[in-house]
Amino acid sequence: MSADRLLLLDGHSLAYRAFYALPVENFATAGGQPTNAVYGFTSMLINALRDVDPTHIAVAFDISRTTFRTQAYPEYKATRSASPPEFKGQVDLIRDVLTAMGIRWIEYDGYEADDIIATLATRAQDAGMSTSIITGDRDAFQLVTDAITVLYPKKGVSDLARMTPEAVHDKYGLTPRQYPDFAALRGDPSDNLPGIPGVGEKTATRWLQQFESLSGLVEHVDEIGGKLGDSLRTALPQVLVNRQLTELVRDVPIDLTLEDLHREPINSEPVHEVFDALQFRVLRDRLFESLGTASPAAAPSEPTEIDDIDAGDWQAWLTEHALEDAGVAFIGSWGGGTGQIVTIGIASPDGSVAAATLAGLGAADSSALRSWLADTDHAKVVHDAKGPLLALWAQGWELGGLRDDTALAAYVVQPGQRSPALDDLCQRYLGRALDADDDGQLALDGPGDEAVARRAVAVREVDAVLSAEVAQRGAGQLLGDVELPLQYVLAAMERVGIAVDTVALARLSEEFGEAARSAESQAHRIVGRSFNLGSPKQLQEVLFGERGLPKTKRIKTGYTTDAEALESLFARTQDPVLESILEWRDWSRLRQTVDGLLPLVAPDGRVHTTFQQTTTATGRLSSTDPNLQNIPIRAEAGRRIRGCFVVGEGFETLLTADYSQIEMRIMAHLSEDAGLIAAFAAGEDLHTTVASRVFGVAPGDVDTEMRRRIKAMSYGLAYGLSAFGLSQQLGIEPDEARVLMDDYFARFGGIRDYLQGVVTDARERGFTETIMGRRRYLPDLTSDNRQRREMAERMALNAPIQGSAADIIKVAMLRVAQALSAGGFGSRLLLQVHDELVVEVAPGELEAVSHLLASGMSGAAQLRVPLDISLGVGPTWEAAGH
DNA sequence: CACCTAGCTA
DNA sequence: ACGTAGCTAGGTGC
Repeated sequence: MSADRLLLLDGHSLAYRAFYALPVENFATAGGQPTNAVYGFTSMLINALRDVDPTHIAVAFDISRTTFRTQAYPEYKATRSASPPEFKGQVDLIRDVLTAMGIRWIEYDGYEADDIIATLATRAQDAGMSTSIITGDRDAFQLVTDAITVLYPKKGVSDLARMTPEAVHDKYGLTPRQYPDFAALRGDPSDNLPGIPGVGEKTATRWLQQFESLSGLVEHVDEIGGKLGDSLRTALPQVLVNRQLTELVRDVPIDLTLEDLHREPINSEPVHEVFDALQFRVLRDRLFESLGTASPAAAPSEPTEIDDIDAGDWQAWLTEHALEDAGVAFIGSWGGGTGQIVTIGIASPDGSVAAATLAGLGAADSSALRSWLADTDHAKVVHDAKGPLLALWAQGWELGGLRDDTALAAYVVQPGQRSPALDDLCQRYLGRALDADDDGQLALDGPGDEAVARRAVAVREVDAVLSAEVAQRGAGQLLGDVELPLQYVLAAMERVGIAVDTVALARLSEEFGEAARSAESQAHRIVGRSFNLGSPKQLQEVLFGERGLPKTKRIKTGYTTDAEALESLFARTQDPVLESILEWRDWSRLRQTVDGLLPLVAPDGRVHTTFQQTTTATGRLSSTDPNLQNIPIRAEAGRRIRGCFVVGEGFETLLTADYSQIEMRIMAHLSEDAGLIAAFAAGEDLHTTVASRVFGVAPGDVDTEMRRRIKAMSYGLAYGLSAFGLSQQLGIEPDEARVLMDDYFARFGGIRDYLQGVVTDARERGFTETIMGRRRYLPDLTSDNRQRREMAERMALNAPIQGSAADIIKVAMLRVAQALSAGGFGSRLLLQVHDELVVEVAPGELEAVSHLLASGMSGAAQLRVPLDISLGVGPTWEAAGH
C-alpha cells in the first residue's frame, strides 16, 4: 500500500486563485460564460495529475458560509465580500468538469474544505499512503509531514511551491505543528481574525521559537516585558479564539473510504462533452496528451539539450536534422527598419536542437546557415518574424519558407490581447513557462545558446497547438494569405522609410517654439505670475481658483481643462487667459510633434517607423517610433509638418491613394441597404445624396447644415452613436437628434436592421466577423453590468466595419507590392494610414504606378458598391494629399 | 514606474 | 454614461 499516492484539491480556494490570476476578459465561451476560474483550476488539476500521478484523488468544496467556526465566532470571515458576478457559476462548472473526469468531489455541511482535506490526509497517512494537497489556504501548512506535502500556488496557476516540513521551516522558521500557533498570533485579516497590535510575523516567530508553542507562551505570558507583553496579555483571549478556529478538524465524519477515492481511468466521452461546452481545446489536448504519455516526471522546463556542432559541421547538421517545419528563434535587436542578430536557435522536428552565435561562426558554417534560412523549400516557424527579418536583411540574408508565425497565428485567433509574447503563448497553449525573457530582444540572461534554443523549441510546440486552433476558427486563409505575406511587405516599408527635410523640420521647431513662448508669457502676464501651463493641476488652480471661472465637467483629478471646455468657457466669460492657454497648447503641441520626429531621422535622412501587426483589436495596423499615422493634417500649421515629408533623392514624386468613404461603402455592402447602394451608384456627393433622401428634398436643395448633420450621423452609425452623442456633436437638442435618427432609419431601414442584427448575432456567437472572417470576441455582450455591455455593443457595431476596411487595405497592399515587384518597378510602398497608401515613385513610372495603385486598391475586394480611390501627386506628403 | 490628462490620426 | 480604433508627451504621485 505504500506506493499509493492521494491527491487532494481545495476546490473553492483554487477557483478563487485562478479567477484572480487569469484575466477574465481572455477566458469566455462564445456564449459569453466566463471560464477563467474553471480554466485555471482545470489546468492545475491536469498538471497535478501529470506530476503527482496519483492513485487516489478527491476535491473538497465549502458548502455554505455557516460552519462550526462561524457558530463559535460570528465575525469569522464576516468581512469577505460577495464573489464577483463573473465568478458565480464557475464553481458549478468545475464540478461538471470533475464529474466528467470521474473525480469525486466532497462537501460536508458545517465544515470547510480544509477540514475535509485534513481528515482525508490524516486517514491516508494512517494507512501508509503519501498525500499531496493543492490549496491556496496557508492554514493547510499545519498538515505537512514527511507523508503529506502541500502544493501552494505562488503566482498564476502553474507555479506551485512544494511545502515539505523543510520548506515550511525555511519559510517560517517553524515546524508545521507550530503553524496554527503562529497564525493565531499573527491574526488573519482575510478571515477577519485580528492579530495583536505591534506583533507581526517576526515577533510571533520569535516567541514560538523561544517557547515552542502557544501554550508554552501562555504559561510564561507574565515574563514578556514591555509594551508587547501588555499587548499580548490584552489580546490573549482573541489569540486563543484564533487558535481554536485555525486548527483543522481531522475527524469529519465522511462516510467514504479511501478506496472510494481510487482514481479510475478517464471515460473520454463525457470529458469531450464538457470540454466542448467550455471550449477548452488546449486543455483537452493537454489532458489526453498527459494521459497518453503517462510520464509523471515530464518536467516542463528542463534545460534544453543542445547539439554540439563542431566548426565546419553546420551543413551536415542542417542536412541531417532541419528538413521540414523547424522552429527558428532569434536573439538580437531590431527596430527602426534595421537590426542585428546575435544568436539563432533551430529546433528540428526530430527533436534535436542547435544554436549558433553568429559572431563565432566560420565562413563555411555561416554560409550553410544562410542558405538554409533563405531556402524556401525548408519550411520554418518563427515567432514575430518581422524584427528578425529586418536584422537578417541588414546583413544581406533572407528568410524563406516561413510557413507560420506564432505571433500572427495567436493574433488571428484572439486579437483581443495586445501583442502576444512567446512567453504568454507558452503559458496559454502549453501550460508552462518559457523561462526566458519574452520578446527575444537581448534577453536578461544574455545572448545565451540556452535561451535561444528554448525559444526555438517553444515556437515549434506552440505552433502545433495554435495551428489546430487557427483551423478550428476558420482563420487559416486570413493568416496564410494575408497576415503572413503582409509581414514581408511591412518589413520592406520599414526598411525603406520616408525621407524627411530635416532643415525645414528644424525651422518649424524654432518657429513653433517661439510662438509657444510668446503665448506662454502672454498667459503669465494676464494671470500676473508664472505657472506651468502644461500642468492640468496648476491650470485648474489658476482658472477655477484665482480667476473664479465656472467649473467644467468633472474628471478624476478635478475639472477638465481640455480644449472643448476652455473654448466654451471663453464663449461665456471672454477671459483672455483662455485664448492664450489654447494658443500655447496648439503651438507647443506642434513643436512637441516636430521635436519627437527629429531625433528619429536616421542617418539616411529618412524616418523608419515600426508597424505593429498584432496590437489592435479590429485588425488595423498601428505605427510606433514614431507614429506616422497621426501626423497633423486638419489645421494649416500642422499641415506644414506634413510638408516636411518629402520624396527621396533619385525618385520622381510621392503618390498617395486613399479609399473614399470606405467605411460607408462597407456599411452598404454588409447591410445590403438598397437606398445606400443606390446612393453610391448615383456617383454624386454621398452625404448630399443621403441628406436629400432623409430630408425629402432635391439634392440641389440640400444646404451645408443638412449635409453636415447627415455626414455626422452616417459616420456615427459605424461607431454605435446614440441620440445623445449625436446631439452633443451637432450642438442640437437630444430630441432633435432623435428625430434625425428616426428619419434617417425610415429611409435606410436596411442599415437599422443590419446594425441590430450585428449585435444580436454577436451576442449569440460570442464574436463579430469581418468580410475576411477576422473575429473579435466580445464576452461583455452578456455582461450584467450595463456600462460594460453597452460598450461591448458599440465595439460590436464598429468591429466588422473598421475590421473589414483593415482587411481590404491589407489585401490591397499585397496586390500593390506584388504588382510593383512583378512589373520590375523601382517605385515602392512607404506608408499605410488606415485608408491611405503612400508610394515613392521612381522616375518615369508615375503613370503606370498610378494605374497599378488604383486598380490594386479598388480590386482588393468585390463589394456591392464600387471601391473608389482618389490619387494625389506631389513632392511632399502635404502636396500629394487631397 | 504607472496612471492620468491632453491631443493628434483614420 | 452617453462614438470606434490607435500612440505619445508631460505631469503627478507612488
